[in-house]
Amino acid sequence: MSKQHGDMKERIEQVAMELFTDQGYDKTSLREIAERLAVSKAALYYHFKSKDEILLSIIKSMRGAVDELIDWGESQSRSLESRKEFLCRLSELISNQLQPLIRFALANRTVMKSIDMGHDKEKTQSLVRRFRALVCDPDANPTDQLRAVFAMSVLFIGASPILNTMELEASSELIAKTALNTALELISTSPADR
Amino acid sequence: MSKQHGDMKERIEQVAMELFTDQGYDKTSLREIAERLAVSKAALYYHFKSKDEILLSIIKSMRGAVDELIDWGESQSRSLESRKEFLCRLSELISNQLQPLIRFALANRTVMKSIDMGHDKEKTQSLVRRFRALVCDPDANPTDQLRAVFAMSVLFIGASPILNTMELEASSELIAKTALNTALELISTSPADR
DNA sequence: GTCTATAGCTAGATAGAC
DNA sequence: GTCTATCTAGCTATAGAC
Repeated sequence: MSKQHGDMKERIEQVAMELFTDQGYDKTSLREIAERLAVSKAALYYHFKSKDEILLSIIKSMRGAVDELIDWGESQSRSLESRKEFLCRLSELISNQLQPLIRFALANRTVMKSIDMGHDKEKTQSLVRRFRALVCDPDANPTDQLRAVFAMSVLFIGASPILNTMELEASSELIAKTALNTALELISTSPADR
Repeated sequence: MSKQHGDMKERIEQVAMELFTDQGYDKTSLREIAERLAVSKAALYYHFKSKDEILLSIIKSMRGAVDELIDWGESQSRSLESRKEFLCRLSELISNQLQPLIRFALANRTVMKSIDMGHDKEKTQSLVRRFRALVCDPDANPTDQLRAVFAMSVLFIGASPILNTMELEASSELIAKTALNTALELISTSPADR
């Protein structure tokens, strides 16, 4: 009764997330989601009052994971060492949990953008600022700030489907490890050192 | 006669590219494109036989720019020096021409993917392989190959709208310069050196 | 080349029975 | 909670006049 299908609401979110990631939000119809779950379209409307709401619900849980990470980061002291540890932690979290979310976000950039521009404008902005503050000193020179952003980007790219396209002979473990090492290198050294 | 509107076909492509980049392909209707050009929807069908064809035409010109770059790269000899020069050239090309294309491609990832999986499967694959060969030795160890991919990624990220979101106090020139330096650093040094 | 009008379709969403 | 049936809106695409 509770095992074989769990909450229908969760199953909808799960299937929708898969399809949205694979085909994009716009190209995925409610008919398709319903078919996969072997229910009718109308049944979906008992659990969500619109297609948008399914999307928002998915995004909300994504936010949760990111918020937790940021909260953890902000509880730490600020130093190069702690920033490095933050990147390690981020790398781990990406491998273990965030990868599907990254793929989802990449596949639906315009959709995410329009959502952020809607209700969540300030919240997203403050999130970005907090995130940035965790990975580099806000008073650092622009070059070092950029390097820090690139460092993070490398972590995300390591978990993105772009790498799959490249047909590299590297396991996902090696990719994650190399991405992390590269990221650490980028925030540890500055061009001024040379 | 030729100045005030040029080729209608080109104007359609130009407006479509703008809207596709901004809102995504799916969310952009022919009505919207037509309105911006102050013509009727039907007029578009004189120049293109479908919405898809407008997209394909845009992508075709994107391909052109990339092909040229690859052809140039393959005409050079292969060495660390030439790879570094290739990245410089790539960085320049991104700043001068490729930036709109990068934004377009990022905004329409799923659409691009389904096109590539259609007609162009082999062509895209060989393009990826050629590109990869230009930026690192195909016989290099996986770690160094990954670093090379990350190097390129940094160049693209430097030109992506993601950076705008980060509210950095850095001009686009500084961003491009820092991205290039970072990329060069990544392909020049190897973890084995340390 | 561009127009108006409209066909043809599919999507998201709702009503009401069970 | 889930169903069938249906509504409405919007889209791509075409026909035929100008």
